[in-house]
Amino acid sequence: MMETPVGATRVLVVDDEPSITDLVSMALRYEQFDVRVASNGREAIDTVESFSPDLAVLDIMMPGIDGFEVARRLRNQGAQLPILFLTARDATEDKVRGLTLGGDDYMTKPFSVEELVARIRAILRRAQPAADSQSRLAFADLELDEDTHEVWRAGREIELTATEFKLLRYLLLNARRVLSKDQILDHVWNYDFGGNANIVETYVSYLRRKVDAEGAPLIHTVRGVGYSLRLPKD
Amino acid sequence: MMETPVGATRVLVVDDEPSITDLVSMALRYEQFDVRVASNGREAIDTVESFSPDLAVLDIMMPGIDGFEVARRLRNQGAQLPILFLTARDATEDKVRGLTLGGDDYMTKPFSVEELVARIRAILRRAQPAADSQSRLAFADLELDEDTHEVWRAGREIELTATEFKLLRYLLLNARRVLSKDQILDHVWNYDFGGNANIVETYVSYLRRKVDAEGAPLIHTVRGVGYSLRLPKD
DNA sequence: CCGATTCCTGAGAGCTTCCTGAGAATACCC
DNA sequence: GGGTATTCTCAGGAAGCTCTCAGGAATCGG
Repeated sequence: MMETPVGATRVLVVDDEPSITDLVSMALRYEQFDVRVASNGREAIDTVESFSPDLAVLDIMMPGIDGFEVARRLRNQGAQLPILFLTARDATEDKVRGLTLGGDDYMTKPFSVEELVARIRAILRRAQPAADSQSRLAFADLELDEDTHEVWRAGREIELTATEFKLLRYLLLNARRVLSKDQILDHVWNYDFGGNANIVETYVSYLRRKVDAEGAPLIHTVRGVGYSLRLPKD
Repeated sequence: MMETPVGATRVLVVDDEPSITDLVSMALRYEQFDVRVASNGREAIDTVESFSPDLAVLDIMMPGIDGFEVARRLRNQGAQLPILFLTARDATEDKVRGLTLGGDDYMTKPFSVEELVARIRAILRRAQPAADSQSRLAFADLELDEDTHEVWRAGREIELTATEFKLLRYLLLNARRVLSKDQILDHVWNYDFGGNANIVETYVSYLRRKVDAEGAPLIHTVRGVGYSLRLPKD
């Protein structure tokens, strides 16, 4: 049975679709967060009192009290709670922009779970700047800044697209480990991506062109298994 | 009769095909797991309550309540249960991807039993991230890292293909034990492999060329019985 | 010592996996 | 709204790997 570490960061996840709360809570528990779930606004407000989370993931479109209203009431109660809003890609997206104050953020569905976790960590980093301002990932002479989205190889900056960045980030988080194409697909692409795994090959190809253009190749194919970020054997 | 050790890890195996549950439960019992079998969703949900497994192996395509639904209901009961989904290589494979985040994983049929066990252990390792290098297998001066897929003999790295790696892994897991060609075939190759057992000889030959190229031979033939990984007699 | 059995290994066919260019579809930005 | 950047699909080709086959070597029993 998975134990939640004492003193872990508490996150409240609120959505009326069980598939979303399942997905998100699973991912966050795996990342060592202490997670509580609510399926509507009323429940959410109650849970905040008893659970006093450090952050809330809040769906906007819910029957009854919607996400905006939940946020407002929490703020009125004096809760200084950063919120990550979830929204469908529609008109309300504009509204969210205006409402994401201070440490807040929002994501449109469908999202990749990897990115969700990344944003949550970014918000928490901002909220507690002193603690671990480790927004830098590095391997060999490759560096990546999660906050500024900058990437360097041997001190020279590299321009990456959003997907390339997410892929490289995932490789860096699992440096030396061999990752299967399915694993990569699961973590880097949105949860509803139905296409085939060839897209991973395509993006690895793009990344190599930029990252391994000069210097020893770091992105390696492990035939029949997957890909791995590591130093060349030679 | 094999005794299940007290305090062994409990695994629930759910599939409507007896051939699959037989295969999987046998393999897992042999690996010292405490196994319980269910042949449909309803049974699975009941068994979780009474048996409280540490992990579930769950077929997706089942009459009645399917695997997805079983997973959701289990989660709703608060069970923080990692799940390994089994699925045919078809359209539903895409769906699984979205759902297998966090600690979960999935495999497509047909699989090799060895890989199934490997994945189960990987999931359990993640759930309890105790020691760091639990992913290392070793015997004599031979070492194998399951995460990075690296293999060393006397500190010198050896390049193996995917099948060679799986074979060596199986030998290492059963070091000193004599394994028959049929056993090896059953564990390393997919369970529906129809070819002849000579392929084991072929791959043992490949392995020897790489692993026993220098240093005392570790891979031994036990004529009429099988193969064994052990130190030379003299 | 001879035949039978088992095992080893080289060679190669064919299959799978991977890479990448080209282009269609889509999102984004001014 | 038009142009640009990005994402994703598709397909051809190359490379690597898997598996089969067959001849020869090693081992065993008598």
